Amino acid sequence: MITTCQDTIEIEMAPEQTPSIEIALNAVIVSVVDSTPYVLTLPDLKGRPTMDSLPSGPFNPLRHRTFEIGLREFVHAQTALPLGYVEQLYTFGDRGRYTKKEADEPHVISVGYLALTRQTPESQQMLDQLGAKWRPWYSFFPWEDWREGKPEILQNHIDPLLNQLCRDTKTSNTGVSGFKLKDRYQLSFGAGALDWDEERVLDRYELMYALGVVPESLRDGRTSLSSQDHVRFGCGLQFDHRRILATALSRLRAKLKYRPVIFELMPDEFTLTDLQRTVEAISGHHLHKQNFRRLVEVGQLVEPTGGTSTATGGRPAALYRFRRDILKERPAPGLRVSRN
Amino acid sequence: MITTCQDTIEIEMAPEQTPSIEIALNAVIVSVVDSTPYVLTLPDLKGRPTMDSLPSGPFNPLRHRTFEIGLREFVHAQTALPLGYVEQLYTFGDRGRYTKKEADEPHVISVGYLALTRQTPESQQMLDQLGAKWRPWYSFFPWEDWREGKPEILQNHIDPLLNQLCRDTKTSNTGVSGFKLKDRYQLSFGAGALDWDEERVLDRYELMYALGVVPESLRDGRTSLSSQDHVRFGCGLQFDHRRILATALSRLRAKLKYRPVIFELMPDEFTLTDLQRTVEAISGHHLHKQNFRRLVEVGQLVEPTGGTSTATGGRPAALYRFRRDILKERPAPGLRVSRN
DNA sequence: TCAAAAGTGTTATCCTTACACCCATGT
DNA sequence: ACATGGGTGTAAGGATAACACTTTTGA
Repeated sequence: MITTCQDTIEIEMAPEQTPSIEIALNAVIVSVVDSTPYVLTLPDLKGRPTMDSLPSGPFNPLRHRTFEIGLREFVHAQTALPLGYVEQLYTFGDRGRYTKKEADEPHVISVGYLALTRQTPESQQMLDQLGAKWRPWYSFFPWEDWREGKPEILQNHIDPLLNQLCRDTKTSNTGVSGFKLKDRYQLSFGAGALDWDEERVLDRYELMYALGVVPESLRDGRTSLSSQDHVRFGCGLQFDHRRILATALSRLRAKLKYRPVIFELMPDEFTLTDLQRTVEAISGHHLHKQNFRRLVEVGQLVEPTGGTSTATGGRPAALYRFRRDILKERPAPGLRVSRN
Repeated sequence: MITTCQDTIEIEMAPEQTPSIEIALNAVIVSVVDSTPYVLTLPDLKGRPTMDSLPSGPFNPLRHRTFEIGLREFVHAQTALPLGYVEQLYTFGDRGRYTKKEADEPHVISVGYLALTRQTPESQQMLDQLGAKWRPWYSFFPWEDWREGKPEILQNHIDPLLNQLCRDTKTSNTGVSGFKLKDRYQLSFGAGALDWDEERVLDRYELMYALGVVPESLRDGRTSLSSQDHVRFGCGLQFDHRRILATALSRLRAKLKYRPVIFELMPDEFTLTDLQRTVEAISGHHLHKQNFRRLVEVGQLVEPTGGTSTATGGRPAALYRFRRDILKERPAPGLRVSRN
């Protein structure tokens, strides 16, 4: 039995020509204010509107033992935001996708992170100084917000365009492993007999990217498959940052349902309606009030503070706080709840 | 409004002293034969028993556009295995953990991938030549296989040891964010009033690593918190490969329940009992036969081939095949099913 | 005829969904 | 008094979990 396998690997690692590699840690920093989810962005230096970026920092293994430590440090240094929950999303090896590079330019690997936080007056000052902005998450994905019913942009622009591309023989075979464009479209956008699945944010974005109808497609040098080149959906971002943003929304929408992460986005005290509005803001659709409340109750996720809030004009609402101990008592449930 | 932020970042990326960085793609290649899950390992060059490794290859962005393409190519070149389903697991920035390095040694980032496949006679030849071996997954995590009831190693060795460490004041505060050792132990191992959660494979491994009771802890220079230094649970692997293996098992156990990935591990034709045994092999516990069958049926995951199999000695079993079209028809369910 | 494994029918229970209604406050 | 939002009880339907039983083969 010959065991040359490892040799081969080890030898290949050194001498083969490789570009230098850098790790970029990218943070999708999320907060929710008044039922609107926001993500933190930094301005493009040249002021190009679709070239803003996510907070991003290089990973230096000499300074930080792990990615997460490095991420927390540069976010803290840049924004002074109190990061609570942090989770790795995905690592993209093709950050610039098909963008051509200079020969000596390092290759950048994107490690995406999701971080949940709250906006505070103190951090706001710092952010203003930097030009950092909280931008509505749905400004990047206007088709993802179904709280007021099916979004207009889907109904009037995306659906007709994609339907046309499905019929078009030139594009209808755009797919992977036996899936035609029509299959991908129906699965990710819930067309045909299927329902809209709010978790397929990334699938939808990737399909639109592949079809050349988002700004990034052109920038990366893809030929647009659409005859309507002017159709560009949602605000673009630098590099692959909108792809990371889509990954984050997919993941957060899924996670909500089985882990109590929503409380990372809530203030210390909140009403049950606040809580519901925040879940709705992330998941992108309305929830059933009574069922939502019962789920929170049986899950023992919250406890009353005793106080009440009269902010909304009607009957005062009881205030609650998150029962942190639930995490020690049992595998804490999330808030999977019926739509309305 | 001053917008120096991006400058700061961009400037930092170049001049600060950084070690050169390499990307290692690591594949957890899984197959199941006769109700035993196997993972493919490569032998240590020096024959040290706990220093075998996962198939691993460097990522060279000049040769491969994406991680997955690179991974598929080196796995194909090394093993000739027909990889079907492939999924990124996690990226670890601290591959060697606390291992000390030479100053000029490159820093290696581990990108873990899960790949599901089948053993074939052709690929077996190639694997034998390389010295690659299919090793039972549970030889690395003997406490994870509950098919024959609570594993002996848990009952007689791990539980007593961890209970003792929980009582010990020196170690009982080992934890993160307000979690004492006892909390972590109870949550991950299902001690106390909690149930065993088969998905918490990584939590369990990480806890044991932190407590210094797996071989990797010592190798990485951690001081063992256990007074019984001789206690070493499960076979070790090179670098952080067992951590990647634990991540893979966690992920696969979770994924089984909501996506029909189990069929990637099945031959083209199989009996329903085969299918159930395979799910049990991965999830690590017995399933309820009738409920399993009904779930498969209502999910329309399989269709009869018409043939039967008489391999087992009793009544011949009907053969089925996976209905691939289910993937196009609706969000295909997995096999979440009641334990038995 | 019996062992071994395949395959089916049925019920009790819990969870999900949905409906409708009452309560406390400000104006 | 009435508008506004907060808060609750309960019944129908469906999914799940568990029960026991019949069928078909080989030895």
